[in-house]
Amino acid sequence: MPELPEVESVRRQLAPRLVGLAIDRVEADPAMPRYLRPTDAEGLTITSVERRGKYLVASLEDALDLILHLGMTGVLRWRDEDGWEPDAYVRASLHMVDPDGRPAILDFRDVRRFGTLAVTRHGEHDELPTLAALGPEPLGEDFTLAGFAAALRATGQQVKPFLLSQRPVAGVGNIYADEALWRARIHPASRRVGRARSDRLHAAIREVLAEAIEREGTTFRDYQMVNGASGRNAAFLVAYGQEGKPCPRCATAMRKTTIGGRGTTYCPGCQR
DNA sequence: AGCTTGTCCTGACTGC
DNA sequence: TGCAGTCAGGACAAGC
Repeated sequence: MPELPEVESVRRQLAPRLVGLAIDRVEADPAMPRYLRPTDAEGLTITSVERRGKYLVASLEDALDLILHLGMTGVLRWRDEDGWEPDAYVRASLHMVDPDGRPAILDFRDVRRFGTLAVTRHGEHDELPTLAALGPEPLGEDFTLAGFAAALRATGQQVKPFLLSQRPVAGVGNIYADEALWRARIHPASRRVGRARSDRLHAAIREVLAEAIEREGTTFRDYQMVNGASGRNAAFLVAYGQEGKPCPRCATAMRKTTIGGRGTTYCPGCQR
C-alpha cells in the first residue's frame, strides 16, 4: 500500500530520467473508470515530477498535469529493464524515447485496479476530490502545530479515520497512521485530541515518514520501486501488522481491531 | 455539511 | 485436494 514514503521513493528514482522526455504515446486500458484522458499527454514533454501526498504529479508542456496514484498495488517499471517484463496486470504504458534514441517504456502494473491515471489542466484537480482538498505536506513548513491542532479540534471524527482522509495532513495511510499514533501514545479511536497530544502526533507523523523515506519505504507485499527493489522499513514497524507482539514501550500485547472500517493495530496499554 | 458506511478489485489466505 | 468464504485498503459515492 504505497503511502507518502513509498511514492516519494518512486518519485526519486523516476524524476531524473523522466524530466525532459516527451510522451509519444499512451496505452491505457479503456475499461478503467479512474483513467481520465490519459492520451491527452501524447506529444508533450515532461517538465517536472513532483509529489503531493500519495499522488505523483508530472508537469507537462501546455500547462497540463499528468497525475498518477498507485492505489493499493500500483507499481511502475521500465519495460525490459531490471528483470521486468510486462504481464497481464499492466494497465497503462507511457511510450517515450531516451536522449540516446532508445525507446523508454514506463509500465504501470496494478493488480487490484485501484490506481488513478489522469491528465488535467495544471492545478485543476476538481475531478480528484481528495487531491483537491489535500492537507499540507507533512514534511513542509505549511504543516504547523497550530494548524494541525485546530484541524483535530474542529473534526468530530475519530483521529485515525481523520488522518486517513488526507485532510489534516497529506500522505498518511494505514501503516504510518498506526505507527504515528503508537509513537504519540494516542488511541486511534480518540475523538478528542488536545494540544499536547496533537503536538506529539505532529512530531510522530514527521518522524515515521522521514525515517521510512530514508529506508525507501515499507514493502509488506506489493510495493516495489521502479528498479524492482523493496523498501527496507518493514523490519522497523512496531504497530502495523504486529498484532500479538509485545509493545516495545510497555510490553502489553499489541491488539488488532477495526476502526473506520480499517484494520488497526495499537497498544491497549499505553495508547489512550 | 460532515460523519459513516459500502463499493470497487483480485490474489492470498483460512477452514472444512 | 478443492473450493467457498474472508481479508487486505486506497479513494470516493451514497446515505444518514
